[in-house]
Parts: sequence; structure tokens; C-alpha cells
Amino acid sequence: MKRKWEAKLKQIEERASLYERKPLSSVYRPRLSKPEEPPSIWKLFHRQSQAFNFVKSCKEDVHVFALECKVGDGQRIYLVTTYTELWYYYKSRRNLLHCYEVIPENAVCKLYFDLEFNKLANPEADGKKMVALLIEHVCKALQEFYGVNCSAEDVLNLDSSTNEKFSRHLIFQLHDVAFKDNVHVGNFVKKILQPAFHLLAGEDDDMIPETMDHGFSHFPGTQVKQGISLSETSTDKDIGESWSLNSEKLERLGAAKQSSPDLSFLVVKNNTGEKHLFVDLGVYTRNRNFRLYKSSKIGKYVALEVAEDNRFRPIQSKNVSMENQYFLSSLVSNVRFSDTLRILTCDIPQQKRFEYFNSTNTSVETIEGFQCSPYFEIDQFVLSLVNKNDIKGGIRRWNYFFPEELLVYDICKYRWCENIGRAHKSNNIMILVDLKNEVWYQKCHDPVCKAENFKSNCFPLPPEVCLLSLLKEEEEFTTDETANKETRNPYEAPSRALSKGTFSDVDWDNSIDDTYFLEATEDAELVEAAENSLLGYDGVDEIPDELIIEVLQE
DNA sequence: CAGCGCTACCACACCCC
DNA sequence: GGTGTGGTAGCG
Repeated sequence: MKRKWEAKLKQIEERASLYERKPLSSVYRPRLSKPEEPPSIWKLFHRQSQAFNFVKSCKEDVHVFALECKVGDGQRIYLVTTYTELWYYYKSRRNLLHCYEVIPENAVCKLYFDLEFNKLANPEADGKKMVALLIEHVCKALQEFYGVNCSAEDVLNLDSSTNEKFSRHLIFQLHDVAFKDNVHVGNFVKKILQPAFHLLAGEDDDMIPETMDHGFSHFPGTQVKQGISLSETSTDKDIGESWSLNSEKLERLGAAKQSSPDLSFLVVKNNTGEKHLFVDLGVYTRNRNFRLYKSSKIGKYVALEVAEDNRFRPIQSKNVSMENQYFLSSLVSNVRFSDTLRILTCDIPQQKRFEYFNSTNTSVETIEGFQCSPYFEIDQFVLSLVNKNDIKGGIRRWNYFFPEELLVYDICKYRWCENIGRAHKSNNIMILVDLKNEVWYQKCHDPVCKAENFKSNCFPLPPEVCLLSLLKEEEEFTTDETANKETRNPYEAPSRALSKGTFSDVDWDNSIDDTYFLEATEDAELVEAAENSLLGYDGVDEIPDELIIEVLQE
């Protein structure tokens, strides 16, 4: 009995000693001037989407963080709290050791970089020098592209290197300037590092990553303007000054980029000896997790700390500690509000979209896409045709035949066929819109209907859709040869519609930057290629139905 | 019970020479 | 052999 008691006592003493050595941290009690304290917000979720839903429902300025779980397989849970409360529990570094900021998609954010190379595979590489050269290059680019002034003193430089690996995070602290979101940051980074991609593949251009190849022109003068624009769009916050790119600046951009800078310092080898970039381009994806200042990866013990060669110093403050200042500065999506905040954008057209303008495309006479064609009004009209009697039909895909000015819509979920007077059971129908004759008719994929080459009666297009004919008339005022060619130029239909504001940019396969689009039509090489391939065109009045079916079935 | 968002890579089908 | 596609392992 006594022995049992002694054992218990010893156990309690041990527990007491443990608590003395590692006391429980006190509960967060926010102290603001207001007498009613704001409630503590500290919520954990298994799913990122749930965390973001909670953020939406929350009126406080809360953010999502990812915490790596004990299991070393990269599993994460999501924490929603304020920067202040997180720092309160985080600063002791006794817990929350492996935390990541979730950079929300579509959220305004800072310019940031993840830099790394294997030291063993690159014994000659001078990391600090490479960082300095990179910062210099980026600052020049910010000045040239956006007129933004900055220097190494505006770059928080965090180090997470080991004996094997050189590893840094750079977070730019620009004054009253931020990017629209981290995808735009990525586009900007890829754009300004473009000269380095050629170095990766040696003399051979074939090795350039495909997404790059379409985004960057080989002609510096045109390429710089392309896709980079200074947005006048405001964020949710009220932003005073708008920002526009003037022609003088454009001139300067063209001139400045005539000679590519030497970016050979960015090329490093990985452990298998392949050439890579010092800059990790994989960190600009939606909802990217970016390791927090003073956090380490799970299973590792190296945390991000202010680098020896960091030159950014936060503003001294009585109420906020230096560490807290560094922490707040390191947060990529912690953009300080200001009524003169400028939001920078950088668009790169997606490859799918660019295919239509690719000079290697053999089929310049057609363009195609899914769900929304470049003609918003016609899409709406077609949708109205296939939304009847509680059946919600949709546009599965579309094809546009330039010579015939024919839009062919593949319809889904709505199968009413005029030929059989009822809906087909397993075959889809098509709606064909003839812009030349301003009529529409129906055909279908049913083998029986196809066999008899069924085509419904023609019906006139409603007047609002015929608005497009006004554009056509306008084009016809210029009646020389080139104008005739232009109406058949594949670039014409969408860009003309755009300049008239008759389709919203989201309908042209998500979104596309106006600047880019106009640039594309000016790209002499592409236009020339398109025109050349149109020279053999002999103006067929009606496209054979078989051809339409063949294209649709591909 | 429970991560997320990609990209590189592979297998496979299809086409053309 | 070239090209497109669809699925997925694995990276960040």
C-alpha cells in the first residue's frame, strides 16, 4: 500500500517538474483599446476548402495556415486565425513548428521567390552573389515593366540552407505596390527569367518548356509589352490611384530589352547533373503553401531565419517586436493597405488559346473551343434554343469555319431532333449558326439522320444576334483586297469582337488579357503565316456536311 | 476517415509515311 | 516514328 503511494507521489512529482520546465502557455487575451475584447479565433479544419469557407463567414481579418501533421507523409491540417493570435502562440517556437502560409488564389500578394540549389552538385556556385544578382535583375525589371523603384533593402531575405542545400526565400516589400495574385507573380517571374530558359537547353531551343515557348516571343521588343499590363482594377479595398502604361514607357521597354541580360548565373545542376534554374518556378500555383518564417519542414530541423546578407530592416516600433515585424513582413499575402496601392498584373495566354494563333497550326480556317465561343450573344441565343421544357441543354463545344462564317455548336443534354420529331435517345444534336445568311438550323449525330444528310429548316437569327452583322458591314467599307483577306483572317473574329466589347473576356476560354490579344494581332510573323496559308483559299459557298461531322467527331 | 495543385511521365491509340 | 490523350506517381 505504502509502496503504491510512493510510486504515485513520484509520478506526480515528475509531472510537476515537467510542467515547471515546460509551462503551459497562457491563453491569448487580445488587448485593444476597446473594452469589449474581440473573441479569440482559432479553428482547425481537415480540409482547406472548409477553412476558406470559415474565413468567408468571419468578419475579422483571419487567414488560413497549413500545419504539417506528425505523420511524416506531408499530411496537413488547416488553421484559421489572425496574424496577431498566431504570432502569440507561434513566437515561443515550442509548438507549431511546421507551419505554412496558404497564399490564397485570387488574393493580392507580394512578389516572392523560392531559391535553391544542391551545394555538392554546384561546388563553384556562390549563393549570396547569385541572390544579389537576382535581386538586381528583378529590381531592374520592376522598374522597366511597371516603373516601380526598389532595391535590395526592400527584399526580406530568409535563409533555410543546410550543408547539402542552399535555400532561400525572398519576399519583396514594395511600397504601395502588390501583384493581383500569385499566378500573376509567377507569370512575371517566368517572363523576366525568359532569357535564362535558352541556357538550360544549351544551343537547342527545343528543350524550352512548352508553356514558356508560347508565352514568350523570341522578339524582345514585342515580347516585353505582351501580356504585361498595369491594372486599373481595384481590389475589394478602396484604391485611389489607377495606373496606366503610356506609349513613352512602351518605347522605353522595347529599347531596354533589345539586348538580353546575362542570366547565366541562374543555371545550376541538380544531383543528376541536369541543368536547372536557381529559381523554383513551382511555387506560383493556386493556394500554394509557403513555409513561415522560423518554421522547418517536418522531419527536418532547419527553419527559415533572416539571412546574413539580408538588407531589409523593418520599421522600429514600440508596440511590435522586431521578430514580429520580420514575421509580418515575411507573409506573402500580408499586403499593407494603402489608398495609393497599385496592383500589378502579368498575363500569359494559356496554351490552349494560343494554339489557334500558332503559325504551325495547319488548320487556320477553323477555330474551336468549349462551352463559350467568342460570340457571347450567339452563345446565349443557342442556349435559349436548347433550354426548353425543363431540359437544361448546354454547349459541349464549338467550331468556327472562317470561310463560311459558320458556327457549329455541339449540344449536350438537349437532344430534340426536328427530323424525328422527338429527342434522340443516345445521340447528340448540333446547332449551326450561319452568320453570312443570318440563319440557324439543326443537324445531329444520329447515324440514321446523318445517312439521309438531314438538315432542318433555316430560321432567322434574332436581331440582337445580327448586331454582329454591323461589324461585318463596317469591315466591308474598306473594299480593297487586304480587307477581303482580313475578314477571313482567323485572328479577326475574336479580336474585332473584343474591340467592340461584344464578348466578355471570360467567355474566350476563361480570360485573356486585352493587351495580349491586341498584341497577337500585331505579331507580324503570325499574321504573315496566316495570310500565306489563306492564299490557296478559293471561296467555297457551302462547306460539305461530311466535313463538319468529321471535324466534330475528332 | 480526412491535404492540395500541379507537372512530368508513361502507356496507349491513332495516323501517316 | 510522330502526335495526341488520359491516367497517375510524385514533387513542391
